[in-house]
Amino acid sequence: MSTPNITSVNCESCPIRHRAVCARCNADELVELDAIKYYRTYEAGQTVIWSGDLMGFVGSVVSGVATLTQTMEDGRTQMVGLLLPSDFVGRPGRDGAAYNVVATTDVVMCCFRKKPFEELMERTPHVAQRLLEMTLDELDAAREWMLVLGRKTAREKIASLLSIIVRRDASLASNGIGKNIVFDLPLTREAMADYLGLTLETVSRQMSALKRDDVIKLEGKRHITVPNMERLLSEAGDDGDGGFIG
Amino acid sequence: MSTPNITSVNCESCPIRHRAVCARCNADELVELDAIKYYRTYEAGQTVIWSGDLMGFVGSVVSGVATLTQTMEDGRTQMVGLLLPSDFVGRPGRDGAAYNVVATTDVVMCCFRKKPFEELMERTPHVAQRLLEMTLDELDAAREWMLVLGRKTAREKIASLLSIIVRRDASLASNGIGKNIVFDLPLTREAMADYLGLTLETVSRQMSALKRDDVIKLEGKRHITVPNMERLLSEAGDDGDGGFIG
DNA sequence: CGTCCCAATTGATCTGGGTCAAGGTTAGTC
DNA sequence: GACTAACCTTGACCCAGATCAATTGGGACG
Repeated sequence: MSTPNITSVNCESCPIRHRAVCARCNADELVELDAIKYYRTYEAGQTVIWSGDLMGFVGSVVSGVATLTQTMEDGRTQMVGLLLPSDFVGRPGRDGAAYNVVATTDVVMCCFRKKPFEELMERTPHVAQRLLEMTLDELDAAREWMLVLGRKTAREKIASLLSIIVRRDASLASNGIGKNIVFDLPLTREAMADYLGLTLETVSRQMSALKRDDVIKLEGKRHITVPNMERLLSEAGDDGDGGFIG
Repeated sequence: MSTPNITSVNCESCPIRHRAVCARCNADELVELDAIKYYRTYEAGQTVIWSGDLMGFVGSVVSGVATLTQTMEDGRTQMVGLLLPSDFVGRPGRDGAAYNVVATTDVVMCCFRKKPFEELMERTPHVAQRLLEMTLDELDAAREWMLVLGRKTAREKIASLLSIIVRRDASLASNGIGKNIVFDLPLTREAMADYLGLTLETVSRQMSALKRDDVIKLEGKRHITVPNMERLLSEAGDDGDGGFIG
């Protein structure tokens, strides 16, 4: 499909503009979408939106990694979503943000102003359908994650998280079976702990244990090699079908 | 709004037929929906659908309680959804069931054959929009539950579950602040444990502790009185805004 | 080339909830 | 009205992971 009016090559990974729309849109709809589209960048550590704040846009991650977190009054925090490129943020039909959204690396977002986006959605059924598909995928991912949080051991949790990151990292998709998989963790130990319902000390210990047992290789703190993906998956406790996306 | 063609008074709580459709449907659409609608009943304990099986329908719970569960090879199980009346089951656009669906009480479901339902959805945008809204609500609930699973103590988990059941039970909606809230638990201790990522012994101990501390009254094993809802909510760790629906 | 800072590691100890085991309750059923 | 089978409660003990406390490593910057 052709992609007219693209202002950034990175926008290839924007699901609304390209996965949802281009495949089924007519030219008028594309022009209309481009009219309400804009890009924003956030630095690593910057909060994109605070829980409860008014959220005037919806959009998707073009590059970088962001997280959705919930916090209790006493400071306990749980990550409830991991936003990788192509993931959608925001909630058509509701104004307040339900979670904190934080950039954990530098992030580029492709945003649509909410009001006109909602109006477009009313008129173009395939956009609502595409959003429904994406939301159902997210729901599956959240439910998969409930199993991880509720029933897995610390070691299994870490292995699950690493599997998920490998699975989602587009640059790793080309890796054949049996080949080394190499990637950089986009999360600190503390963020990993918040995702998994652990403490950062336990994350660190289990990372060391997986390294000691040759399930992974660690260079520096973030650079990881997985010599045997099957091994990692079996450490995660899900044999075969693997974990979903956060 | 008027409700023509209703074949059962229970179907009042069916969200597709009534919440999604009636409010915005024209007469033709209603007739078409009724043409592909049918009712099924399941006994307590019966499995509605096994994970991985072909699922030829979508639908919603009219009465009773069902659960969505995931199981690991070694038998560890995690409940990932609690289906109360009006909740939707099934996944338009995907054929395999992703979870086990089990009736925990006698259940009446209002079902739509999947293929014609999907075709209807293509033609009538407001049905897809309504499904999107419901799915986003479920996603919020799942994420709320991730906080419970990942960061709350056993006592807080139990209090959270009780809060959610109170919140969802339509018959309790009329209870004013300060009044006793009385209800029957629709779940066994084991099902509660599977929802909360605990063992049934821990559930039992914490129920006893909440009873001892006068947060709840227990008659028999299932009949519960909450003398002070604020107290229960604060035991759940969510002050004010409370938990969502599973 | 030091030194400052923050992320990560590692160790020692503690504890909430798991595990294993022994009753107790209640609702059917004959 | 005793028998059975679920379901639930309670107790004793144990261990995975939390907590508290140093220490290490590595990149940025003067």
